[in-house]
Amino acid sequence: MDTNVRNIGSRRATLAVEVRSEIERMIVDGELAAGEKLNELRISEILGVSRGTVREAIRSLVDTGLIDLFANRGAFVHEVTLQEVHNLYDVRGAIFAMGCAAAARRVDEGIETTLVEQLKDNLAQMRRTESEVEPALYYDLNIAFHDMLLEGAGNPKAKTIYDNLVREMHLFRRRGLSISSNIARSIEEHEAITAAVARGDPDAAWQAAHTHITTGMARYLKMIERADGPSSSALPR
Amino acid sequence: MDTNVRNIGSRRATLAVEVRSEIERMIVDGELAAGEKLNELRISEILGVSRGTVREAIRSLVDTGLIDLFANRGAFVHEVTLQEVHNLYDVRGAIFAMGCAAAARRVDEGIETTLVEQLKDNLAQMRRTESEVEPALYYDLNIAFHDMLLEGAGNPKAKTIYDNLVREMHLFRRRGLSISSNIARSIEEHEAITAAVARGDPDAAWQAAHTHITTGMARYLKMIERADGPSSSALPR
DNA sequence: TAAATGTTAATTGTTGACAAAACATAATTG
DNA sequence: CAATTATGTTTTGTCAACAATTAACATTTA
Repeated sequence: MDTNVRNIGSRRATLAVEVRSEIERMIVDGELAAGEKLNELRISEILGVSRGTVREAIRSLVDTGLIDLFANRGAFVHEVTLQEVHNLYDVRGAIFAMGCAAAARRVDEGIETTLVEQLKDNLAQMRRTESEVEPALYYDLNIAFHDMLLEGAGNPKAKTIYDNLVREMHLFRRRGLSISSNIARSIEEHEAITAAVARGDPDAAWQAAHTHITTGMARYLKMIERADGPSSSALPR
Repeated sequence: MDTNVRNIGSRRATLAVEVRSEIERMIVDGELAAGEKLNELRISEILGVSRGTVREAIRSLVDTGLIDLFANRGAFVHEVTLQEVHNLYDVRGAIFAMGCAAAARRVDEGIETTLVEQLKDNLAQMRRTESEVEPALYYDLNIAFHDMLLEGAGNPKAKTIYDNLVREMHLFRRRGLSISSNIARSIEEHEAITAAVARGDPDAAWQAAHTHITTGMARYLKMIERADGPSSSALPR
């Protein structure tokens, strides 16, 4: 059996690392659904590597929150509950607000010299997006905006944790998600954050960032509710 | 060669999980120093398991921040720089403050009914500790205090991240650490946090918690500086 | 029928062996 | 003598095979 075997890895780094990336991608892209079991043998056949290598990759993914592991029973794509969405938003908000405050401080101290320019550029593009109908572009710009700020915080650890949180949140069902309802409002909030960072005001940046995540959560939850309809108010599944 | 072979694991869970715990312990206890290489074969011989199992355990530890992995070169105990201590404190402060605010909210909403009692009990014990000379006990009480609050936040993800951060911070050299200089001041701050949580005031709890971590960092850095002497003011290594 | 038990198949856990890369060291060359 | 190239050793990467456990199913029993 050789068909349908994607032989990834043309001799770069280690196989296990590439397998990890591939599994990661499968999960984020939804090829592996939440709750689904990761069959080691099956994955090893699909990717054309040994089972041990797949095991290694799976183990290395556990702590990212994407996978749940049960002894002797196997690995499963983590299913995110509504309660967890709340919790993830809380942590995400805390880190993002801290990061924006740090970025503002660094701008004030003259360490970050290009950040504000980048943010404003991103904002300009976003405003243009608003008039057009290009949700995918807005989505990318939105991610880039948050990335810049976390990067500007000069705190790689914070960025790593933040990225993991966002990815884990994406596991919550598979809706339109993040193609957030109120783009205009979201842009306003980005402007507030940018302004605070630009004038090197950590407290204001913290406040604006925190508000952004909090209202973002509210918008998202409302969207979920609307999608579920007023009838099924219970938890999924 | 059979001597000095600790055969852990009298058939509980899986071997790799126990090996992981053991490696974790070795690192936290300082048996494996920061920067030291983790030799797979050596560890497998010490613990009496196969190399593959050790590999699995090591891979599962990478994302905790305790271990750095380099392709074809091996795994090393992560060396924490002074800059990283700053960053870790920032993230830790953000999460702890958020957690305390959440705990206060839950107390206010009547979800957490035993937390305040526990905190006050901890405080009482701590005050007694102050007069005696028992740094180890204070250390444990201090950890327990923080644990209670994170637990009371009802956010397991936040607690996991927090715990990892604290552990990673412990990798910074190996000094007296956390047997913090000013115990009296620390207790005052704990009292402020407890009071805010007790009256269900999230904002005040956030502020008190944030202050506690911030001043804690300042105290710690001052201690480091003093230990290094005024001569070597540069970054370590 | 439903619960409990026994049997078989599928999957995970663990190991030892071999291949490939990195490392240490000696020999070589300019 | 310094730099570089060979060479052997150590260590990591990958694999395939075997053992242990779980899951699925058939059978028995109440």
